[in-house]
Amino acid sequence: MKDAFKALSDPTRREILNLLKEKDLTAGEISEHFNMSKPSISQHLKLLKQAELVFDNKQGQFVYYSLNTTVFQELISWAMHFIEKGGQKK
Amino acid sequence: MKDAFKALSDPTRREILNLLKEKDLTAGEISEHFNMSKPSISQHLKLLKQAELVFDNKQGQFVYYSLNTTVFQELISWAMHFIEKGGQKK
DNA sequence: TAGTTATTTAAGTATTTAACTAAATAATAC
DNA sequence: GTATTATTTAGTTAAATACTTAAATAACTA
Repeated sequence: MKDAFKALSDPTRREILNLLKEKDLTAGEISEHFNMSKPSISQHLKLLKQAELVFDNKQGQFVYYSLNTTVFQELISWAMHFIEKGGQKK
Repeated sequence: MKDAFKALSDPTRREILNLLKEKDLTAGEISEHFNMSKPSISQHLKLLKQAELVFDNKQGQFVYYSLNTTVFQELISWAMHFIEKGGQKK
């Protein structure tokens, strides 16, 4: 989760997640959506992978990226604790 | 939401939110939980407030901080889109 | 009034982050 | 084999971040 919060703090990485919500994409396809060099996108993808927000899957010379939803579920549980509990007010 | 993601990326700020989950606290009480100067905590509180993750409420010479749950709810909705939808796989 | 306490603001510094270009790796095609 | 394409790694730099101490602000107390 620690890495996920860091990963989610960058707007480019959040936009990559939005793209992957629609369908799986290669690193190259992802980079086409941004005015940014491929190495920069590759670095963002690396961080998203480290945070377990995406999977990567090499198919020949292409690397397909897809969403890994488990951390999103953890994030929901985490946020729920702040609204549901609402311990006794003093 | 943009500011919230940034605010949540720091472990100290997440720990502050955990403290406030239990009960409302003054800036001074919050700073006692950390090996960090009061100005540093004050700065973190400022960012949490800008991100609308906390409210502040001056009572005499003390400033009480409390959770603002609205952004947590937005965060849950945001995360839900990544798991629930799961558009058609190609 | 002056003195104390609670908190924030200002200014400076060290670390981290996000970008770039150039080079390396790996798979495909000829 | 060489050439081409897809992607990552390495090295560099500029900007953002997180901390510090010192000073400012504001409220309370004697």
